[in-house]
Amino acid sequence: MADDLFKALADPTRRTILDELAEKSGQTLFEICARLSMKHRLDISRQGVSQHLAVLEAAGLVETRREGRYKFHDLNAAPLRQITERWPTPDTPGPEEPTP
Amino acid sequence: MADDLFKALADPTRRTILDELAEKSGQTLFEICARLSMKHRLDISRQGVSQHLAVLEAAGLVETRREGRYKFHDLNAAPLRQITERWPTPDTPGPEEPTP
DNA sequence: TTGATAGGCAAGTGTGCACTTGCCTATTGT
DNA sequence: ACAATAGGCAAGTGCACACTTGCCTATCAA
Repeated sequence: MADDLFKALADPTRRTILDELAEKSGQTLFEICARLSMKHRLDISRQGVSQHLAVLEAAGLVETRREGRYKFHDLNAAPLRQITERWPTPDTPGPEEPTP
Repeated sequence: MADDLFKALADPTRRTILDELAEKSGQTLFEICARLSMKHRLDISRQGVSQHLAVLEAAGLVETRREGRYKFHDLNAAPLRQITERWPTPDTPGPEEPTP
């Protein structure tokens, strides 16, 4: 469960994908491929990116919706909260209520 | 840099070590070994644990202090904040001031 | 229908890394 | 001094995983 989350975050390419989805929501696979190649000089095959997206989706960090032949990808950063909840710091609130 | 952080979190045994240090601060290598074995049924060699601690220390998640022949390990969860700062959610504050 | 676009499935390869084993150094107690 | 304890270094092994290649399906435009 949390296993998938940390595994997904372990790869630098996947983290870059999260960055891209944070910047522009609802991108397709090809769009992500293009941006990785252009902006980040990452020459990775389309299938490589597809597999990364599958891992991110398994972790709950990416959600997808199909429309016709397009598949749009959206970032969901919510699962990340369980990290700071598991190991709280003096300043980070542990479980519940960030701003009452 | 952030690379080390995510790599450190990627391993389940390392996350368990963080849990243990969160529960009891200032443990020695042998103490951690014992607790992993007893509480978590993890039979891992002492050297294995030592290598894990090195990775955690490289990530800034564990800080150490030497006293005589003992080396005490302390958890430092602060680096984890850069995760939720990098991909903020509606409820998690992004950069700066958690509770002024 | 044909061709182009968007995506998926499956098998193969190479490398990073978790883990072990064996030996070595340093501090403490008797 | 010696033995016991706490830890470190270095080389070897095996497996998980990132990435590619090749082929297949589905939707859209001409």
